[in-house]
Amino acid sequence: MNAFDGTYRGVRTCWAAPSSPSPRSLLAMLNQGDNNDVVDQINEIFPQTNHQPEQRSSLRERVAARVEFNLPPLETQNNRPFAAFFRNPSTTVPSPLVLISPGFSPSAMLQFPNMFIDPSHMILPSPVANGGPPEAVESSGADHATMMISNNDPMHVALPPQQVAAFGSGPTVNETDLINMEIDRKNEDEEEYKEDEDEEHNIVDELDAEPSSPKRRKFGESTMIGATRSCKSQRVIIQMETEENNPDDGFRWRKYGQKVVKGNPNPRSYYKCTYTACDVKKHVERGAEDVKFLLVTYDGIHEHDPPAARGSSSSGLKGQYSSSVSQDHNNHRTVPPSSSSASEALRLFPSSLDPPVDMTQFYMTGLAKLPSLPVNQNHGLMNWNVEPEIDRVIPDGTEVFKGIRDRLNLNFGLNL
DNA sequence: CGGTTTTGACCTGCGC
DNA sequence: GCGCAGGTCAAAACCG
Repeated sequence: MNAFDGTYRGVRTCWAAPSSPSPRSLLAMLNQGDNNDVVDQINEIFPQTNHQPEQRSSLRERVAARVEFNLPPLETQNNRPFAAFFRNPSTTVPSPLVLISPGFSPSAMLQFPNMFIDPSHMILPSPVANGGPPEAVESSGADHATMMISNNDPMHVALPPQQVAAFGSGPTVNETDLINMEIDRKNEDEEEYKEDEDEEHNIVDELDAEPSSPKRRKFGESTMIGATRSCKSQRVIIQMETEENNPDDGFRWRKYGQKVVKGNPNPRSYYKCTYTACDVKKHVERGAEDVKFLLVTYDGIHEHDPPAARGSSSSGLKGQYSSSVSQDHNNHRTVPPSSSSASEALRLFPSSLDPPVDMTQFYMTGLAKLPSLPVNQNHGLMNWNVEPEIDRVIPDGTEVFKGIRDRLNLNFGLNL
């Protein structure tokens, strides 16, 4: 089982909806500002299976409104084991956590995590009426990767025991509730969070604080050499339920260390990307209490395409990667690397426009998954052997996602 | 044989 | 300054 590819599978399957309006027509509506119609259409294509009780507008809903995509409802049961990762009071998460809807492609976001990490483009930090901590969008589904993105910004976020309880072992959080996280705001007691844009601006402002600020010094300035601590400028944390110890994410990794860390009897494994000159690292550990859950933390951004499928003779990447694929000797891969998001994107959009540049440079690998946002049926196992013929499903995806990209740029300032 | 994994040692940052 | 903890190195073992 591969959580990443399972999500991706769902995307493709849903775009194959037989009676769906064409992506082009949806894009046309977007361009005409016919957002409600688009949302209606999308809701029609991707009916929500989990009826949600009405409650105050959540961040998910607000984001959905902005993107004009109906984000899938969020389930939280599977977040419970997350407490195992944080139950140690000394364990801190160095920035606001963002749990991304399963419709987003983890592999794509790992390749371009700055889509959501760049503080100036931060989608998520959003206010709580009582001036509490920012929101986090929580998301998970059975056999899904749940994703947190951290930019190691200076707002040091810790999960104190009571918050851990709320986060993990307490009553199931309502899907549209917030996961409260305590921000270390020692020196900013009087700061009030405003709603929506104001709030986002505040956060950006904080991030622009002078580098000497203690908040900023906390992370990212370490420059260890030798046994160095990596520059944690871009960090993506993914929780997934999987039996694999090193699930395929489209990239190739070499294990270079293993360590038992405090608070978790399960060892943490350290991996480096095997791509030449790529300095992206990740470490993987299982939950302290529930070993079913795997916590994968990525440091850095892949500034290259994922490797081509093994045995592929058309890859321009040949020679860039070492010849073998990182593999777990105890947990064999179940999904071929052809699931890599970039290669998939290139396959997905054989547009007649013939983009003159590698579409991955347009972050298409990430946006390629955006249409899956409304999807809530991509839970569980997806069978690689029932892959739909995507080339016929999305005849003109390039324009669609260009439109989406423009929309994201317009609404969020995402410069993709 | 080449690449990966294993594993103990080492290095550095941080808290006390 | 010391000890702890996290992260990395590097040689040996392992694997296909």
